[in-house]
Amino acid sequence: MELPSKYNPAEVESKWYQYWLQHNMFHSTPDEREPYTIVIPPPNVTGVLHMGHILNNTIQDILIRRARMLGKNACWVPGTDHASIATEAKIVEKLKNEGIKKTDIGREAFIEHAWEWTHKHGGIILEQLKKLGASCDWDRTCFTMDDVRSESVLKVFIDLFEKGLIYRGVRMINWDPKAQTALSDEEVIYKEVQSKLYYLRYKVQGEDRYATIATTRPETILGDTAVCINPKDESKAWLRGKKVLVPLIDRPVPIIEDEYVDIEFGTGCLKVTPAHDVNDYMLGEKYRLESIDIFNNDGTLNKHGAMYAGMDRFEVRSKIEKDLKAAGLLEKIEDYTNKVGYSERTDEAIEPKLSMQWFLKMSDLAKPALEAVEKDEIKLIPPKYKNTYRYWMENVKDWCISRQLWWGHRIPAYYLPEGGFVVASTPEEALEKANALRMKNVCPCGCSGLKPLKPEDLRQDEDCLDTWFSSWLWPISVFDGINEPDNKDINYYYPTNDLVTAPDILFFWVARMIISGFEYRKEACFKNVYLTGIVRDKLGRKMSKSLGNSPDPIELMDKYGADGVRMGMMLAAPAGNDVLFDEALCEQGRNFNNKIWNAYRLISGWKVDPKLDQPKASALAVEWFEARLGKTLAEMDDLFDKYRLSEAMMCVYKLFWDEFSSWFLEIIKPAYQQPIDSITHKAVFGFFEQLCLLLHPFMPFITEELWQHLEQREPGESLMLQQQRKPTAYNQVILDKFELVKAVVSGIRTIRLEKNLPVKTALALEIQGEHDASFDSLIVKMGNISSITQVSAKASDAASFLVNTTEYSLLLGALIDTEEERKKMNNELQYQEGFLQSILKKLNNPNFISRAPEAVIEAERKKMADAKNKIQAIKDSLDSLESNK
RNA sequence: GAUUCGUUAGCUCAGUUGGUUCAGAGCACUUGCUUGACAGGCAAGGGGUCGGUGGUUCAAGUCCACUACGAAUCACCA
Repeated sequence: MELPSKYNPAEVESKWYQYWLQHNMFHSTPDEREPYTIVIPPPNVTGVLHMGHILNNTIQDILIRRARMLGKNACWVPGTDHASIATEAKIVEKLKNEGIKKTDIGREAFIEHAWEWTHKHGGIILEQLKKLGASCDWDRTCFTMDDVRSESVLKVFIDLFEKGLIYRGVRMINWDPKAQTALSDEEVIYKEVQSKLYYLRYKVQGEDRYATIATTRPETILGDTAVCINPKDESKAWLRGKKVLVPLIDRPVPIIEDEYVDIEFGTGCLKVTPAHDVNDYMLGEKYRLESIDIFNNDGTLNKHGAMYAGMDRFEVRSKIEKDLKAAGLLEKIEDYTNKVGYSERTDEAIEPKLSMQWFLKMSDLAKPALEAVEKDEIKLIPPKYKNTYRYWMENVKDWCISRQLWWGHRIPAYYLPEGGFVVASTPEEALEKANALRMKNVCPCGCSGLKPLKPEDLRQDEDCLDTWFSSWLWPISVFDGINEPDNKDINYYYPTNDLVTAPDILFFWVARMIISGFEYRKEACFKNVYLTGIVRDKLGRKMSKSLGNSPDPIELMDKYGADGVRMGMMLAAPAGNDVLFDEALCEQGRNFNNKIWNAYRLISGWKVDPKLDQPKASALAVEWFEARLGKTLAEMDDLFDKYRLSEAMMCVYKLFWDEFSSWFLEIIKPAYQQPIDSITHKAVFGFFEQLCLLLHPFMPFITEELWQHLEQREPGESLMLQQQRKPTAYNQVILDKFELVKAVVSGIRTIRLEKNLPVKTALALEIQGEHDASFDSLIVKMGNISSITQVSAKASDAASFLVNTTEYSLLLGALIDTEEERKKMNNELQYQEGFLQSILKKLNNPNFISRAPEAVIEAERKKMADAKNKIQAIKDSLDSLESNK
């Protein structure tokens, strides 16, 4: 059957993915083999595939497929995460378009909408991963809000609460007025913005003097409860003990003194708004100042905003500027650059706000997690992230885990009518605990008249938990290790081996997973964390919707094949560096597929003649390629150990293209329409199979297709289940000798090109100097050489080149251009003499002779001798040119 | 502002404990190639003072100091 000259991936890829699925080949169950486990970084359940996912999942698939081929029981657990804020925002938006307000329909109906949305859009991204070839164990697909995971989250919450690690309290938190929820510190991104510094005049109470303060947020003056100066600032001494009036509303506030105030900055006079600034909050605590919250949850001003009540905070800023100016209380405005926090999810400016939230105490939990990374029990790749990790862990702050959202795990805290609360996994249990709690402090005889509570008397906390509070359990919860801590799966698959993720969630997710791993399994949750770069375009810009510089991965796969895209991605992806993605790389991937395809077309067309003897050249080539394969095997093993996947791929890329196709196949290729001997034929098919094995983790589809072509396979057989050869010793001597052959053939080709000699014209080769004739059959075939003769003097009509110290000459007869030859040789002579001089300089240096190690000196002496030999050889050649003039 | 990392060919990157002809790879580029695997190809080439300055050393892309530029993380003064 004739194969097309161009490889068409579309049909092949879906065929084999179906085949793998049908035979359940991705599925893993515990057995006696060594496990190899990866848990997927769960993408947003309603998300779609982007280039970052391609990078991340290609790497995971390479690792998992390789592990499988190394005989391990490989298990890659897929799943998605509920992405509380992002998903809730989408649903709110959708409902808004239908004219429905979240608050009108209530919690239950809203959650129903959310589930509906999740079922409709959820899992699209997992289907897209299948197109990429991801060999996940789909039977194990998890969702952070499915029953097992939800139960795990609640269990952990209750456990940590009972250990006293979770507490509830009023703190200054990051408020997102758009999503209307609290955020953790990690979810705030500080951006530099051009803003203004307003100089405002506060009248001193009872005097006709003013204190001038500088602020970037004039709208917050309505929440001022003090003005602070530095006690060392003599120029402000006159303000001590006085009161000033907040502009426009003339509310008197005290002057306080604290060294926190920078005398040099602004006016050296700071307005204090404890409810809306983290630093002011600390001052407020210290001096027991009143705290006036002037904002509603949506960022508009409340009744404390006086005449601005109901207006948005940014509107108020421009309005109040005008009003202050009109009142003569605005001294000046300066341009000013400062950093403002924005919500990672909604990009809304964060409002620091005092609020009652749930927190997890981190400092003790962080200790084993820090130690594990410090001691390389968990390795970060590349290791530069260790520093970053250490710094965060050593300065870790308590984690605000409550979110004012509905889509997520509802906090299992239940409030009693008379105050206080209990934490319990079900309302029934909560009722029991609540009753026990209120009875504890009263006389057991019932004389207090307290009646037991009814279920409706308890009110469950309205808030839900941060999404990361469920994903931090992921490596445990996907194996149900929280609910069933001693089950077969968790005991077998945990700890997992490698985690592949982006460095921007090192703290959000990776660090917290490590923490929960130690808390709940007393063991690291993975051994290695491979941190990928961020995918950027070829100009180094982040891929974004607004720039429109992100290609659609699905279209890319349609265009270049999944194998081509996988390879394109890996070509650009050394570990730890940002990935500058260029579609041209996918083209390179596709071209490589085509190369593989055509190599197969070539060998598959050969007819075998069992009576034919194996040519000498073929026998040598087989012996050489066997060694060459062994070398690559060892190299790839080493590169995989170091997680240098791009280099490992390049290694096998060059093996296939340069060594196998350009050298091996060209040597053994029979003349047109001639048959091949059976020994060589068998060897080339064996090699091709080995190459498929090595290439498979990178390009699973084309390799499976060709492997199935190599011979008749049984149903259910697959390349992906074959075992990779273990690296063994290989013949280095033949590799070195073959490199010399290549150099000779290359030299012949260069002369042919220079002299315009067609490849078809056979040439006679003469050799002066050391030469191993056992490889001559290769030189004859690859250089189209008619005869090889060892001579003592170079012929006058020959063009020559040097390989090491041996001179190879092609007899050209009348075609020789003596003048040109002489010029070439003189250039070479000059170079060699210069080189010799540099070596002599070293050897004549007494310091070098006395201080350098013997081996180094010996090497220099060898170089000197070689250079001298070469110089002599060139001089001899020049002489022979002269004598034949 | 602090800390960390980086700067090597036109581009993206390797380069281990300082020492072999060590200055490398892929892509891009140049030249030649029409029958027989593949032009999505074959063959052969050109291309870098290793960011800069100084130091240590017999010897520096590699170690040290300073400096310029870039990136990341953290912290921020209103």
